[in-house]
Amino acid sequence: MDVEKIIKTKKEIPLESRTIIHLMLVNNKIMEMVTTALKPFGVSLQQFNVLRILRGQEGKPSNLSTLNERMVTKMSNTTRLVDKLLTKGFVDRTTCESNRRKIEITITKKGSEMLTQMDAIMKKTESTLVSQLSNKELNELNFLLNKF
Amino acid sequence: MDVEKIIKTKKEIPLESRTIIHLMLVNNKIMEMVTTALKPFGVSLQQFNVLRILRGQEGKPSNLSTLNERMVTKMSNTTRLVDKLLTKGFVDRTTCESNRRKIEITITKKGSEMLTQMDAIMKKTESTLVSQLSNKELNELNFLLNKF
DNA sequence: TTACAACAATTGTATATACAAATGTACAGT
DNA sequence: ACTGTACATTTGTATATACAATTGTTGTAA
Repeated sequence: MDVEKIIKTKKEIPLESRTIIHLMLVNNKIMEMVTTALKPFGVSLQQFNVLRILRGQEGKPSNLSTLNERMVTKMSNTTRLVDKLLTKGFVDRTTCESNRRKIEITITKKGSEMLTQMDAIMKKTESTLVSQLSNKELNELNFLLNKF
Repeated sequence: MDVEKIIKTKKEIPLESRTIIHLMLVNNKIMEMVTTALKPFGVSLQQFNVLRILRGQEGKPSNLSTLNERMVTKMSNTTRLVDKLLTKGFVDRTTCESNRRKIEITITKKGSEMLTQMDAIMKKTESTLVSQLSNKELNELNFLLNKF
């Protein structure tokens, strides 16, 4: 990924700017590949993330606020995101008995099964994306990203 | 930026997945800061990018396809993106004389002036984002990002 | 008990983006 | 001139996201 070539400039870009642009370009590539990988399942990356969080709960239901905390999205989107998963039959939604303000979300059997399939493809996609980097380099990269 | 803490998992995440997630989180942070920085000007990051490309042309007009090549966006969005800049008075749009299929876009004086102000703020934002990294580390990071 | 603040989720609205289809223009071959 | 094809941009539509305002629920202090 040659930044200067991609954005087609002859000018030398300052190192700091170059780094930010570079990160955005890499992220674009990631998004593109991940989105493509998930397309056959009809779920977005965010929806996929919700399903993974729910699975991590091991049966214990999550309310929307909890889901939201672990996601990038804004609260209002989380509601609609869960709507989508609901119509697909991947999650259940019930109001909490002890606190009727809360909504409890759980992953369904169908959701889990689909998630297993998605996992395999996502794993493959991730591997493809980082295939040019050694383990040592991946660790270095994570080390550097920690500084953000 | 501690990935495990942010996504609140105790489980060890495989290195490859962790790297992808890490990159997405860093990108989120970048987006958030950049969006905030541009908000006072009423332009989106994409609109800002278009303005920068146009300035790079030094008076020579760009058509939509050219703009599009240098951007991440899809063609259909580029049209609407330029619409927005047009209503703000930051760009001019005329049909090309020699090839009436083409649309020529140029940055206006007002657009240039605003862009100068945006540049300063963006520069500051970028510096803040990478403030924890030395020049050597920035170079290392760019080197690793090249492998995507 | 009433009033009020805090909480949890939802809805409305504007904007952004992806993808496909449609419009208008140029040009090459017949 | 006529036809078809490629080109350049635009429009339609569905979905995604941000932000603000709203609804409904709970706990608490007067």
